[in-house]
Amino acid sequence: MELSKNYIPNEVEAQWYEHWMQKGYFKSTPDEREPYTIVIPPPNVTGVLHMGHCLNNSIQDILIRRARSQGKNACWVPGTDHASIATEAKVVAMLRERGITKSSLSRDEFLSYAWEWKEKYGGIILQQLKKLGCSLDWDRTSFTMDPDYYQSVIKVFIDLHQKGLIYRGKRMINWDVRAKTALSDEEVIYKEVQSKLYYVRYQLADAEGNPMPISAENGITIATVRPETILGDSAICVNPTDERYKHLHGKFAFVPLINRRIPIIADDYVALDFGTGALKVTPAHDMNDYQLGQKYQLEIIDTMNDDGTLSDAAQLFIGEDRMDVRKKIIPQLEAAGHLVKIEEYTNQVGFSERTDAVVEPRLSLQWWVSMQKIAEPALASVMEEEINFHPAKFKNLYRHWMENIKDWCISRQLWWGHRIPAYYAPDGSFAVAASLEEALEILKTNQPSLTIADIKQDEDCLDTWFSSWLWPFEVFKGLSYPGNKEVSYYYPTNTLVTAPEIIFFWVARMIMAGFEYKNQLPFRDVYFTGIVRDKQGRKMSKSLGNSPDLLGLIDQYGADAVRFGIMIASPAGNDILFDESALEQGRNFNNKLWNALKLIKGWESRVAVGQEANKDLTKATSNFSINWFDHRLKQVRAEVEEMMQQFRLSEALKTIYSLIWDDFCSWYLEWVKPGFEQPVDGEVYHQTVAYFESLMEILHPFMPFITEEIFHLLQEQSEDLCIKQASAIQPYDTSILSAGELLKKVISALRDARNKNQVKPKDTIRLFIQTPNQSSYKAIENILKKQVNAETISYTDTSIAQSIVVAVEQDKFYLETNVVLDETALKAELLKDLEHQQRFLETVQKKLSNERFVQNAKQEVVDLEKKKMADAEARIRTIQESLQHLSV
RNA sequence: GGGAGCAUAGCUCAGCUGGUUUAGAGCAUCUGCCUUACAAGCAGAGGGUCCGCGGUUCGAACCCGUGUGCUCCCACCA
Repeated sequence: MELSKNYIPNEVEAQWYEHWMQKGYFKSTPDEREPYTIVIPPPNVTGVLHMGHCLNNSIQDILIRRARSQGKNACWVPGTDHASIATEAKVVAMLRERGITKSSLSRDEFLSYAWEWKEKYGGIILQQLKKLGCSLDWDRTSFTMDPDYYQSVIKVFIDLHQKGLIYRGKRMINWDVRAKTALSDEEVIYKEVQSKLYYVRYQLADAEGNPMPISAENGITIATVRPETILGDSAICVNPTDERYKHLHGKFAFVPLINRRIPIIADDYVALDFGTGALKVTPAHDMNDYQLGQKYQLEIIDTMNDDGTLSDAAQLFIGEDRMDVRKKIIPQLEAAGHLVKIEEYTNQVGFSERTDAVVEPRLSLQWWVSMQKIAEPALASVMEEEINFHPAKFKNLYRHWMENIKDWCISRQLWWGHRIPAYYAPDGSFAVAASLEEALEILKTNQPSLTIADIKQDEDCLDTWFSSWLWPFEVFKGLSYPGNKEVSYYYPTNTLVTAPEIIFFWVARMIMAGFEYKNQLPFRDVYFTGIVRDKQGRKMSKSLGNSPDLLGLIDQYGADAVRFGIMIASPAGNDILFDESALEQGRNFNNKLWNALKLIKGWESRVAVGQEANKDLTKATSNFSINWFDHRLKQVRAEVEEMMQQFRLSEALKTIYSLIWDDFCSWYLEWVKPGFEQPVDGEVYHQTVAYFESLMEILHPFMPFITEEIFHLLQEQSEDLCIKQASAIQPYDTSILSAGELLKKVISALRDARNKNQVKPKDTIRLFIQTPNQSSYKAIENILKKQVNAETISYTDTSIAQSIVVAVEQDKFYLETNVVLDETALKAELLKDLEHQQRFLETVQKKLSNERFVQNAKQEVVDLEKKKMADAEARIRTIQESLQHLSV
């Protein structure tokens, strides 16, 4: 069979994915094996695959494929999140393009459009994961609004309400004026913004309680960045110790333009040194002002509608957007003599995570979850390391948040999502129940005359995270069918792979839900990925246009190369700077593997047995190489095993990469490779194929497609690599490994000497070795000969004149060539080396002459220093001898 | 304002229990090679004030203190 010049991933990848699917390798059902379970962090149903998903899912696939090869029952559950606010925003935008406004639709009409959208686009991201090679059990695909899942969310709401952990309350919340919904604190992103600080003078009241004519003496000046909220002011507050305002305590001022009379109060909340030291208090539109309002029983004047326009209560600018009013009110204030000055000011402003609208603090009636109690076991499980975070630094962050946890606002004024199961009677009383009928029964106990027609369900939906916190058990229907076989087997899951950004949104809450509803942690390990950034370290975003087209990259480089590129430099918790050159490296690696395959396939027809095989390579040479690589493989297997257990995935991949490229291709294959069209020793051939298979097995979790392809091209296989069970970890012999290392070192040193003396690659040398252990070189003579292009190798007791001298450890090597040596250059080189060695020797001698070192240091350390000294002395002698031989 | 983390080659990062030939890898750079697996390659090489300062120790990239600079999280003064 003719193999192509380069590896071409596209067709190969699609074919293997199809094959694995047909064979059902990714399917999992409970059995007697130990389970290994991962639930995917469900991407938004409207999402498309981006770099973050690529990293996240590559990691999960690596873990799952590895578990599968280790005899575990690997189960990776796919699915999507309904993402209420994000999806609703997309559907609204889609409808707008078709000329339909949300407000013109009924709830049911809107929802049918939304479902239509979901059916059409909802699966895209899952299809894209297949291209990446993700071995998910597709039969288990879940959605947070599946009927059973929906019912479980409602069940949890009712249960928490019955336990007194869910309540309805009027509070100051973050209001998204674009989506017209409440947001939780976590959904608000604070950004630094260049604002203006307006100084506005309010008139004071005279003895009769009427406004005095406006002037500096008859006024009190406040500073604000939101002058439009002036219309909702209920008081002015100063610090009680502030001498400037002591005479005004208990007096009154007037709201500019509308002349509403408001009291001047004193509270030490107000800072003396900010602005003018006088604060306008607007209880309906500021978190802190609300607190003050409560404390002093101030009037709450809500001057804003749900869309951010001013309400009737504002008296002026009714129906105009608050941002427009901010601009328009200034000239009016100025005209009336209220404006004192305007300063440039930098402050933090909250924006909606989903719609990017400026968030307005607003007083409203919402549903809340009381968090303190359910947070306790969740905090303990992480602190006591029942659940392990990787990297562990995120424990601190988690603890801080959990110890200061606030109640969770779970109602959203949206239609797409789980509708709050609260039902209201006309008098405002309500019941929380699974259905209208059940709610009616409850309400009837107090109001017997009520009928179905009288009661109405809450219009609002639940926060998306109120459903996704059930994900780890509800994908196994752990709440809809408690105690079922699946959830008993798969739960708790093993590893969660997610971004630290959602540690509070999701990770913490899943842990809480796990303890509250399963009495058990949801997963044992949490692997936090970093954020994928561009080369310059910027976050990837649509507006910067620095977000690469992932499917395009997979087309161009192949999925294996993309996985390699993203994994090679991404330790847990570190941001990764994405650079296409890493993908090139991945593609080159594919190609390297492909070429090694071509070499070995070329030997297939030239396998020789018996004497014929011994003509070119001696048995000893083959044995040395085979033996060395055998132990090297065992060593790396053990190292990789340990790294994987510690979730050091990047390092594991680097180790495997170097094992394949350097040890296998550059050293081993070069050592055993027969000459052009020469026969290959049978044992060498069979061992090499076996080694290559082992390498594919170790690499497979990282690069599943090419490894499977090569595995099958190497020889006829009875099974697929995808489900092949990994070889056991075995002990390895370090003396063989160090013999290999010495050989490599000698070869490199000799090649370097050739290079430095301008000996052309084609020019042969005659090599003389001066060593006390001739026998150790006998086995590797042929390797050495080939690797340094020596025509002869002989042993000597004395130095060889007119040769290049190289010292490795305590052995000396003399290279005799037909090339005329440049003795001046040679001498300079030797002198430079001599100086270096002497300096090194000094540091070692200094160390060894320090009595306290010899007394205190461990014996091995002292022995090592002694060996360093002996080696350095030997090298210095060699150099000095060589210098004597020179004629310059 | 509170907290956490980071600083090692041009770039990205390892360096785990303080000692492993005067600090390692990949990428990039330079030199020489189209050597019948591979130029998407091969063989080599150069490149470091381990952020500064002070301390502990026989010994510090690693431990302690301090300064500087970056990053992130939380809270937020209108």
